[in-house]
Amino acid sequence: MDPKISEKAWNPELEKEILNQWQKEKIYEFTPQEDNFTIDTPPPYPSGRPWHIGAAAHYSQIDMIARTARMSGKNVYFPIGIDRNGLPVELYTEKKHRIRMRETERGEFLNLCRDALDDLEAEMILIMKNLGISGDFTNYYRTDSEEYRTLTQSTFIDLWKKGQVYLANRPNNYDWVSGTTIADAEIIYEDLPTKLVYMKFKIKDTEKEIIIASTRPELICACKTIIVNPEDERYTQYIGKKVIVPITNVEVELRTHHSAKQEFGSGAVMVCSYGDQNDVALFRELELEEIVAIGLDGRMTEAAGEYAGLKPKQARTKIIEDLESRGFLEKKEDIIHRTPVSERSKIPIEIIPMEEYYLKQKESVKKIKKLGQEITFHPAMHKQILMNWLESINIDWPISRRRFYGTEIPIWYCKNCSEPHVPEPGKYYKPWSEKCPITNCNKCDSSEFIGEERTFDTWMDSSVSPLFVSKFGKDDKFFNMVYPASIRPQAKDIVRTWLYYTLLRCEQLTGEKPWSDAWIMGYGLDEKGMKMSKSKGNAIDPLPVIEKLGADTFRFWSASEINHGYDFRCNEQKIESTRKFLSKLWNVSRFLSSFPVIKSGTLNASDKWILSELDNLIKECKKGYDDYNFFIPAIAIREFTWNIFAAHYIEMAKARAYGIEFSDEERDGAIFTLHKTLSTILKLLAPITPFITEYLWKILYSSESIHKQRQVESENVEVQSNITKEITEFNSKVWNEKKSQNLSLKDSIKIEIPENLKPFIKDLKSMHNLLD
RNA sequence: GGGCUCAUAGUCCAGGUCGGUUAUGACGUCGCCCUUACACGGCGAAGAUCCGGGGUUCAAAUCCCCGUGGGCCCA
Repeated sequence: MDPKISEKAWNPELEKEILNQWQKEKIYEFTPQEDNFTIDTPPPYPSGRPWHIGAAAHYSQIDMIARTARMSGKNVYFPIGIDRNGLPVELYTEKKHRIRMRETERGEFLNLCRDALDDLEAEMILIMKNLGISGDFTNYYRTDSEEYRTLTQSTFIDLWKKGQVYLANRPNNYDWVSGTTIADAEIIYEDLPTKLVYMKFKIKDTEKEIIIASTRPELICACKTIIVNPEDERYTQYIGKKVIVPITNVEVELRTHHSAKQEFGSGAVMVCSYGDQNDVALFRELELEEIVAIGLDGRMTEAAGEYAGLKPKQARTKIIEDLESRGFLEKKEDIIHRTPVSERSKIPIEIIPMEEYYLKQKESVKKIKKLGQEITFHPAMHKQILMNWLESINIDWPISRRRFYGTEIPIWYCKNCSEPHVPEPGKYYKPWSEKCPITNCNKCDSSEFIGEERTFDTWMDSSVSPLFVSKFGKDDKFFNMVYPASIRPQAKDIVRTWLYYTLLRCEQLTGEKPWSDAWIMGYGLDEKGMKMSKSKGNAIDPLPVIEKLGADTFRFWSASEINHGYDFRCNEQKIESTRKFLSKLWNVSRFLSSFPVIKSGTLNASDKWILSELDNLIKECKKGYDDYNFFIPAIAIREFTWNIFAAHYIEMAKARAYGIEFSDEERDGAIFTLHKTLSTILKLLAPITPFITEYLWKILYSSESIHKQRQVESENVEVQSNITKEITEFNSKVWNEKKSQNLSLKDSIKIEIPENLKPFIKDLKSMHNLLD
C-alpha cells in the first residue's frame, strides 16, 4: 500500500499555499449573528525595526484564542488594527531624517511620520499574515485614520459636554526632551548616580544651624518649608522656628511631617516646588504657594536668581560650588538615587506646574473596581495588577500632549475673550490648520478664533478600541450585536494603561464594561532572562525565523514554551528544535496515509487502551482551551502523540494494521483506532498549528477545512493509566533486554508477559517478536 | 518602603490547591542502532543537596514561618 503522503518531512513552504487557499475561500469571514465572540485585538504599535519576537508570539496566541472559539462553535469577530498615534514614531522620524519636530513645518512633519508608519506597518502586517493570524486583514483599521480620530474626538466632545473634562494648572510630569507632559503611567524609575548635598541652614535669631540633605540643591530658590519627623528628638527644640535658606536668604518655617524619614540624610528635608511627587503632595497638603523654578524649556527661571537660564544640572554644579565657597556646604556624598524618568525619552522628568486638560477619573475608581471584579482574568493572578493600580490613583488623567503626531484636541479659543469652543461630534477636526466651524463666540460674539495646537495622550485613542471595532455611534444594530466584546487579550505591562483606560472610557461612554474576559500575557525576554531592547542589541527579528522554520513551528514553540501569564525567554535554537515535533506528527500521518479511513472495526485491548488515553487527552486539552491557556494542550498533545501513541501504540498495532497473521476484523480495529486517534490529535492541535493540521486533515479526512470543524468532546472513558505505565515499562524492558544481548529489534526473544498485560499478548508478541 | 511573582539536571519546564513508591517531559550531551512512518529517526545512558534555615508531620519539592537572590509593578 502506497502512502498518500510521500514526502518525508513537513515543508514550511506549503504554508504559503494554504494561506492563499484560506484567503480565497474566506473561511474566517465574519457576519454578525446572535451569539458573537468579539476579540478586542491589541493594535500593535510600529515603533521601529525589527518587530519584537515576543509580540509575534503574543499575536500567535491571540490567534489561538480566535481559533479555539471558532472550533467551539462561536461566531468569531477578530478585527485587526494598527496603533499609529504617539511619540515613538515622532522620535523615529526625527532620527531617520535628522530633523527636529519643532523646527519642521507641522504638515510636512506629519507626512514624514505617516510614511515611516506605512513602512513599519507593512512589515508587521506581513508577519501577522505569515503567522496565519485569522483576523480581518481586508478591513484592518488604523488609529490615525480619519474615521478613528473622529471617534476619539467625538467621545471627547461627549465627555466635555458632560463636564468630565477640565483645564487645570497643576504640577505635571514634564519631559522636556520630547517637550510634553506625560502621565504617571508613562514614568519609570531608574537607579542613577547623583550627589546628595548636605547644606547648612541657619536658625533665625540664634547661632545654631541645621543640616539639610538634598539631591536637588538647585531648587533651593523654590524652598517653602523644612520638615522633620515629629518623633525626631534632634529637632524638637526648633519646631515652629524660622530657618534661613542659604543663597536666597529667604525665611521658611520648620515644621513636622510624618513623611520625613529620620534615617535619610540628616532627617530634615527641604520642601521645594517640585523635587518629587512627595513635594507635590506636601504643597497641596500644607497649602504652600509654589515657585516655578524650572521652565518649559528645561532651564531655570527668573525665580532662580543668578542661576536663571541654566539647565538644572548646570545649576546644580554651580550652586554646589557657591555653597562651598560661601561656607554653606557641610559635605557631599555620591549616592544611587531612584529617579523618575520618562519611559519614552529615558530622561529624568521635571515636575512643573502647567495648564493641561484633565479627564476626571478619581470618582470613577469605585465603579471601575467593581467592573474589574466582574471581569474574568486569564490568568486570575493578574487581576491584582489592575487592583493595585486602582488603589494608587490620586489625581485625574492629564490628557493633553504638546506633540504633533496624535489626534488633535478639537477646541478653538475665542481670540478676544479666550472662551473655549468645542465643535459638534461626528467629524474629524484639525484646529491647528482649520478654521473654527463655529462662526461667533457664544460669550463675546467675536468671530475670530485660535485653534488648539495640542494633541491627546495616545491612550485616549487606544482606550476606545472596543468601541471602534463595534461601530459605536455609527451602526447601532452592529454595535448591539458585538458589544460588549468577549475578550481583551494584551500584554502584562500595559494593564495600568491600556486595560485601565479602556475600562474607564467605556464605562464613561456606555455605562458598561467593554468585555467579559481579559487575557494577560507576560513579557518576551532574551535567552538570559533580560528584557529585549534595540539598544541592548539582544532583540531577535521574528521575520527570518518564521520564514526559515515556518509559522507552525514558531506557533508550537510559543504554545509549548510559554506558560500563560508568565514571562518567557526567546531562544532561536529552542524554536528550531520545536520543529521535530511537527516532523513526528508528519511521519505518523504519513504512515497512516497508507491505510484507508474506515468507519468502524472490532476493538481489542490495545485499541481500547489508546482510546482511553486519547479521551483523557481531550479532557486535558479542554481544561487548557477553556482558560485560553495553550501551554496545557501543547504539552499534553506532544507528550501523548510522541511518547504514547507513536512510541507504543503504533508499534503494537503495526503488524495488525498490515494484516500480517491477523484476521480482517482485527486489522480493521487497528486501522479504525489509528485514524480515530490521529484525526482527534489534528483537531486538538488545529488552533495551535493551523497549517500542518489543515494540510494533513485535507489529505486524510475531508475536503472541508479543519478550521470549520467542531472541537472533539470527551466521551468520558475511564483512564487506564496504570496499564499505560505497565505497557511502557514492559516495552522498555524488552528493548533493554535485546540491547544487552546485542540483538536487533526485529530478532526474537523470550520474555514473560506480566499477568496484567495478558489481554495485549497478541499485539505485544508481534511487536517484539516474542517467543512462547 | 509596599505589592505581585519566580527559584527543581548544562538549558527550559512539569509536579505544588489536595504532603505518600524510583521527581515529569523537552532541548543539549554521550553510546549503540538504517527495525518496511520517521536518521528532522529509534533505543539506551549519564546528569537534580527540588535556593538556604527553621517548623508542622510517621512522612515535605509540595503546607507554615524566617531569610537570600532574580524579574515586574507601585511609592
